[in-house]
Amino acid sequence: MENTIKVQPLRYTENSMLWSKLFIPTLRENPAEAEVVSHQLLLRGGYIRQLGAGIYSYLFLAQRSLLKITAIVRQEMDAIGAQEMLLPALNPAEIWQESGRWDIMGDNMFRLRDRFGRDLCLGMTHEEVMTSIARGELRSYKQLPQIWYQIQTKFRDELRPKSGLLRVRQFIMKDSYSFDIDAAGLDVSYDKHYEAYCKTFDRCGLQYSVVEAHSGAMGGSQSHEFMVASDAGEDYVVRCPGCKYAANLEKAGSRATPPLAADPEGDFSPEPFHTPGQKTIDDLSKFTGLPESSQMKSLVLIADGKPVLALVRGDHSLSETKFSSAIQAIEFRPAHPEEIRDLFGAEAGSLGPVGVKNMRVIADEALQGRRNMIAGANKDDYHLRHVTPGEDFEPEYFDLRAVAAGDACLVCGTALELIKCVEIGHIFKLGYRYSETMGLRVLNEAGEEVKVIMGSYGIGVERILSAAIELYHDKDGMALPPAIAPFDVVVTPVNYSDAAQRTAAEEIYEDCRKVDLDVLLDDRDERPGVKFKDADLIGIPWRITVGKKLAQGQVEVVDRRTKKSEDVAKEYAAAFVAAQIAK
RNA sequence: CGGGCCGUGGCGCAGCCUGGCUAGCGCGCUUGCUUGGGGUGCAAGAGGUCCCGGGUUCAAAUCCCGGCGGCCCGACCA
Repeated sequence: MENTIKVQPLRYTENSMLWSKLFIPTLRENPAEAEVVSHQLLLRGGYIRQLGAGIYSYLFLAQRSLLKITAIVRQEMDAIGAQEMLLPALNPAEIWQESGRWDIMGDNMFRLRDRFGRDLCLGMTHEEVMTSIARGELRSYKQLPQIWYQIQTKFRDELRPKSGLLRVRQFIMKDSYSFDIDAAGLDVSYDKHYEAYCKTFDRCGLQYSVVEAHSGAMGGSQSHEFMVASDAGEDYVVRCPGCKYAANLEKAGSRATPPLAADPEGDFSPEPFHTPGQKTIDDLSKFTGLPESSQMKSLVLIADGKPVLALVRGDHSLSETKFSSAIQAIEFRPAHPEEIRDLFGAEAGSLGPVGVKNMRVIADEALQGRRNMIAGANKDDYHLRHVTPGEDFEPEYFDLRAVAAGDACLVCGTALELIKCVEIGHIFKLGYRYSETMGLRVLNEAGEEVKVIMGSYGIGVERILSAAIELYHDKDGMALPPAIAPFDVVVTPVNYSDAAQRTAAEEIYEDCRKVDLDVLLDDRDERPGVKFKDADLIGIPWRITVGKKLAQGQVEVVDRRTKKSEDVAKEYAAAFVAAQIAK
């Protein structure tokens, strides 16, 4: 056994990393289709090529980077006792039908049929498969807890793939699943993941924040997302500059802002008035001279096939997520204009809660205690004044309002910020949803059959790379963190036809390999400018430039991020870089 | 699904409106020389189903119809 192969090597130090022999197709110009920076640089840097909408090939550099990322992920997962598996991406319909998600996933799921006409799908996530394994094998509380994970390709037929690798139809995900005997056990598994994720993202060199996330309509109790601030992102995070509060916009709460004007006092009854052509809140506000906060916004949604009237204050917006958890809906959508006409006998611009009987009426908490407001009259071109919740109609109250920037923090009252983010990880207490629908039970200490409680946890591998580029780039290209850059260091002889420089560069290259650096030798017969530009573009953290100073036995070590250069004796260049990276 | 834009050598584009020489430019690529500290310069080359199909026409990259593909915006905001 002289060749011991480590299961998960972190460094990939191959023998002959000569630029002239490698496939690194850099581009001078930005391909027209790329709009976000990470997409542009991944294409220009020769990391990726597009095959179709939301489908990318990962070339040599991207693959190296992704291997480094997954190596870190593996180490941190292994460190919490998680066991790596690999489940099939091709799934039979049955398990998805059992959990009920065959229908719920809708058009986001890639579906196919085999030669016998059986339904199959490509896995978007693996709760079903994991649960089906667990239920076949786990029998006793003594086998718990278990944490199982995989790093695998997921398929999602996105409505609109976009932004390079940020939203795609096929991507690599680390997904793990925990199985525990009780809620306290789940807490432990959850916290382990929380820690492991922090370590993983720290090691990947990302700046990120952990935010409270929406835990779904399915009874999940807790959820956090790991977010990297970026304009290329699609999620909004609410953050308080005053305290540590941070949450996904979907979930975030804030103190009710006071209405912009006091409600009229008095015991009035609703009274219709003519509002020709006044359809929007803004229209009405101008028409009546009253602020938007004096109105009730009436939204009609069809939830699990039934209409629901949701009311928020005129200047507030409905949070879809809060709505769906409030009414425990599996699926919902805004009502079509014809449905609104059928239900209310009026157009969307003139709807209100008074006299509505045939559906659930829910209202945001900010309407509780208000008096004599304005609402639609359910008659085209008419509205009602003097509408008082609790008297003129009886709603169920929930927190339904989406937080807006500037709202007061629930915790400390400071004005909240809204930040655009890329989601790189998500941890989630699932509860009993899958063990219940799919029958995963074990015997407890008392010999009773109990459901297993589950958690699920995901990391978007390509998103780590994309987010890092979004975070760390300049006009010359990427400036990747060393841990995830495809190489640690590039050795660049300025003039490759100069025999002394050439020899020295080769020596330094060997030195680097000896100290276990992931090194690339730019042995191309190119002008120095070309080599510098390319090295900067593909984002290698360190460059050792072998040039004129070689006459004095010196080479330059350049930091990609700061562009600062330091003269180092030729013999110490490799050690110097290794020391910098170790820092 | 709604709206907008686009499809011409590997990449970025012009040509299309107003149909007509051999389809052009820059970059990249090949060969030779040159240069050698931030995408050197010169010269000679290679490389094209103008997305696909149909139609109009003496003639289509160009006009018309139909497809396919890609990008962006929106899809609760009443």
